[in-house]
Amino acid sequence: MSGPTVHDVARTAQVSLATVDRVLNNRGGVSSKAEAKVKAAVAQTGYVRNMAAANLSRRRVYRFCFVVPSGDTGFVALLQAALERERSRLVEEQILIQIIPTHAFDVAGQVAALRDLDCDAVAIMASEAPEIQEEVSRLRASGVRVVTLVADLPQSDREAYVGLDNVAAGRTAAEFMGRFLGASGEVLMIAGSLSSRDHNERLMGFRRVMQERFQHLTLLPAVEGNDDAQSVERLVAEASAARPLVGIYAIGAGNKGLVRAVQKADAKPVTIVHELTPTSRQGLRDGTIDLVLDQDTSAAVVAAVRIMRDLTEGREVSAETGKIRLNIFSRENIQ
Amino acid sequence: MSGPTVHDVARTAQVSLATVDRVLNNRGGVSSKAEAKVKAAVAQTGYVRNMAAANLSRRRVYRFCFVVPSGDTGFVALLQAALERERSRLVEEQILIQIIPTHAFDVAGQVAALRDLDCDAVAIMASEAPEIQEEVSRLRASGVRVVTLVADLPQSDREAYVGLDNVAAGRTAAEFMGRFLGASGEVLMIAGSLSSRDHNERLMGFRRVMQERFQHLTLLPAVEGNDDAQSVERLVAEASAARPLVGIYAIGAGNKGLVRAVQKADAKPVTIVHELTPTSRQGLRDGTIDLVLDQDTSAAVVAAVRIMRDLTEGREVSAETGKIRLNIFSRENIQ
DNA sequence: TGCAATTTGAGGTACGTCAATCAATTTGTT
DNA sequence: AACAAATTGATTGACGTACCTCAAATTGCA
Repeated sequence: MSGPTVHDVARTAQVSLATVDRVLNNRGGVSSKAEAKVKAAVAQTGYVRNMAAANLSRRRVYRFCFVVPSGDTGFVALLQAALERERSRLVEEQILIQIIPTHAFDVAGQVAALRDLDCDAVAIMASEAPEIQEEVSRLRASGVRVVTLVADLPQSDREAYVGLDNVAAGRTAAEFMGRFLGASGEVLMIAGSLSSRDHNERLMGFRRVMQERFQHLTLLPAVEGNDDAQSVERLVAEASAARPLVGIYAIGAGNKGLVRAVQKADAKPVTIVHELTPTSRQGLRDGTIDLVLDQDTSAAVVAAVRIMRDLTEGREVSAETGKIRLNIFSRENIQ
Repeated sequence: MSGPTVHDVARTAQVSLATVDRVLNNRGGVSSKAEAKVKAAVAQTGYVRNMAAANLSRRRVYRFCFVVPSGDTGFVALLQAALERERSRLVEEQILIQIIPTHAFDVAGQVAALRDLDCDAVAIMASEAPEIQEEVSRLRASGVRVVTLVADLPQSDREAYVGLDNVAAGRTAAEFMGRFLGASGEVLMIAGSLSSRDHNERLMGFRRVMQERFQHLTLLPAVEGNDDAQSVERLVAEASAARPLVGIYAIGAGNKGLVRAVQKADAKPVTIVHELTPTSRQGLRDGTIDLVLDQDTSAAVVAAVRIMRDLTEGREVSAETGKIRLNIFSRENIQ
């Protein structure tokens, strides 16, 4: 009922089990003739290694770390929750995941967290700072497989990125903004931080499509909300003081403030935000927010674990696996 | 390094290994006192069964079947491709998947396929016919776990559904249609089959939101395209003969015909279709199609396998797991 | 108290693979 | 031909669990 085993391979190759083992785990000391015989037998029998048995025998337990910003609201909270949800299932598959919370913009703390890591692979959501990239290199050099999560470090030695195509996200936001808005007017872009790569990429995509296709709309200079509700509220109020805004694209966190500001505004602008959190969900429901662009945290966690596992098991990883689909939520498709 | 084993449980419970085994696999013949001791020890040690070892020992191989419509184009082709892609990975985890192609509307053939199934669980994408529901009951009665895929059979004994919330998909389509269209005009809905549940649900959702929120648009009676390009092309041509259409919502397959018809039309209608296939992707790119609502086939396959595995391993399955997110594609977020 | 029924323990084999040892064989070199 | 080096085979003991047998201990009941 089960497939062919190493014994079958040994028999058809007419070599001993030891030789098959040497070839399969390339331990060396095998003549090219014998190696060819084994490989032929593998192909002929259709042998595939029983990973469960292999891991069992070598008493392998995968230890994966997630270095992610702490926080009990918004996106990071959802990410934590998704991690917790996955944990129990993964334990049964001998995969232990450890969550290492850091402070969002605390580079030193993040470096410290990365420094005393002890695991097979790590998924990192951290700032794009040279110190961190160095730490990534060090980790890789010491045999740890590194994956970036949500925020990429393309200059680093990371082996895969799990997250959105942020330029495409910005372009998409612009497209809907443009199509929802027939008349002309001013559109405000609020980033969390103007120095973070992912936010910049979203801005870039947004700007480009606005320029290419929707010239009836005027883009105000991007402002920095610092992922903080109060700042965001103030910024929106200031921007709409002179003349009402027709659209707002909010890239970072702090949507509570955004919602408050929009509710106070004279004319309701088309509002597009990122990440489906309780706040943005409520905003959709009551009409304050028109669209939420979301990267599914569960999908991100699952993809990250899958890639880390593929990497540690020596499988190839296609960039495709890490691509998280951009989910678009409106009031009609949240339940 | 690894977690506690049955030996640890036996030691802390102060019973023999045999007793632990009897409790864990409820073989009976254990006093309630001993059972309590074992359960306490499990809780105390944090023991979790090593599924890999368990399956190895009982030489378990999961055999999952996918009964899906055949076809080398469109959505079903994508589904087949996704299945093939998953296969190799799953083999290593001792999961064998068998794909059983059927003809799309051939109920008798589908029943026959279900009848001589030999597997632990099956994912079914088939018509909602009483014969099939009976067959599902029979399968369940004979111990096979049944999951519906893409097209649900809610009246049957299936244990889970993997796929879209089709009502929400229709509502979403309507929302975008309404918001893209400022001026009034006539909107055409083309279903594949008016007697298929999923298409009907989409229509229902679409109609409802149109009625609730976008009364400036007039809905023409839904027509049946039979998932066939020529029929679809003809239907669109006929509908726009009298007066140009301002919008088209195409629910089923046959988008090649839709694209041809739209390209010939005098005024370009806002066009929303389902499923991201090469045709619809091209339509987005050249502007014939405005939005594609897609259910990710890879995600569907992964979710189906996961649920089938959870079911056969006796884990609980939340309805959440089967929910496939609705992906919305526009020209700005396909690459 | 005696006897049967129930419960418990002890121990073994198997699953497929890894990892190691040691002896036996083949190969290459001079 | 002699010897070292390289290659191969045979064998063993894990890993954690399932499943089986048989004997020993405990319980219930008359």
